Amino acid sequence: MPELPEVEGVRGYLDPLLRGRTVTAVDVPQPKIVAHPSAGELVAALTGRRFAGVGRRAKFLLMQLDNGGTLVLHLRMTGLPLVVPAGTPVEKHTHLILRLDNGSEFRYIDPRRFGRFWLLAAGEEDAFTGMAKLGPEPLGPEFGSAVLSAALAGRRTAVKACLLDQSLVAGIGNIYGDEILFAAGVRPDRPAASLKKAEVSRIARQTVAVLTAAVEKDRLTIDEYQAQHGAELRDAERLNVYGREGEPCLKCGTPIERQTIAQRSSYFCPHCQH
DNA sequence: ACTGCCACCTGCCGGC
DNA sequence: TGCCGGCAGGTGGCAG
Repeated sequence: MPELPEVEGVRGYLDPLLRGRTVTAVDVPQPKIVAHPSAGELVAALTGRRFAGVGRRAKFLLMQLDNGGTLVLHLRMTGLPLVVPAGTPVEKHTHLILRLDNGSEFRYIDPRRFGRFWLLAAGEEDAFTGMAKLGPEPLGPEFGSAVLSAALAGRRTAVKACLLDQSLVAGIGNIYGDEILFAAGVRPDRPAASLKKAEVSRIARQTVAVLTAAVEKDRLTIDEYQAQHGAELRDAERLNVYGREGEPCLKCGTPIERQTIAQRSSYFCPHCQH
């Protein structure tokens, strides 16, 4: 489900609920979701640890521990972390439970089981997870036109595919890729190397603008997150182009088209995007 | 090295 | 009502 803005929303939800809490017991009904180390080792190493806070790198959640270690979580398509009072009925597809010292429980629900946990010791941060290969944070200080231009240089692939490549820029997914290109007025199927300097510059600027606005709107209170059960983190109403095939473009009225790029659906306006 | 394609899973929706 | 194909916001691995 989530791209950078939604993961940031989850981070904001989890941080106050986990910070300072000690793990009193761990249950992993679906060991497969633990990528490293083994589920058994994770249980042993996590029990008794206290959470120092929750951070984020691209689409990875970083649950920091008091011993310098990190419980890393990637939600992939359908992962949903919740913190609920112990005794709350356990939902279908609950794959990992952390009992906490204040009587609440962290629960990880994931119907498709694509999501993964890694428990990393201090100094082990980038091993195993793939985080070492990530490009810059689009909302970080390094990102800008120059960085994007260098990332796209010499690539014949569609610019949309490049935006989805986490090693070039980290955190953009299929929906925001389309939204960014719509805002920038660039067709998703344009070969990356064919883009003019001004076009790259518009994409860089809109990457920041679109993601920043989305992060703001995805900032939910604990009650909102809990009430919606996390199910509708993103409000489809505010998407300008994604999923709107056949509907009139919000800028010019031309029907939005859909095309498959990099095995994913891409939506764009054939009139506004060049 | 790049690029394209499949696998990993379940649920949901629309068409017949 | 029920079955079936197609689709889903992500990524790792593999083959060419």
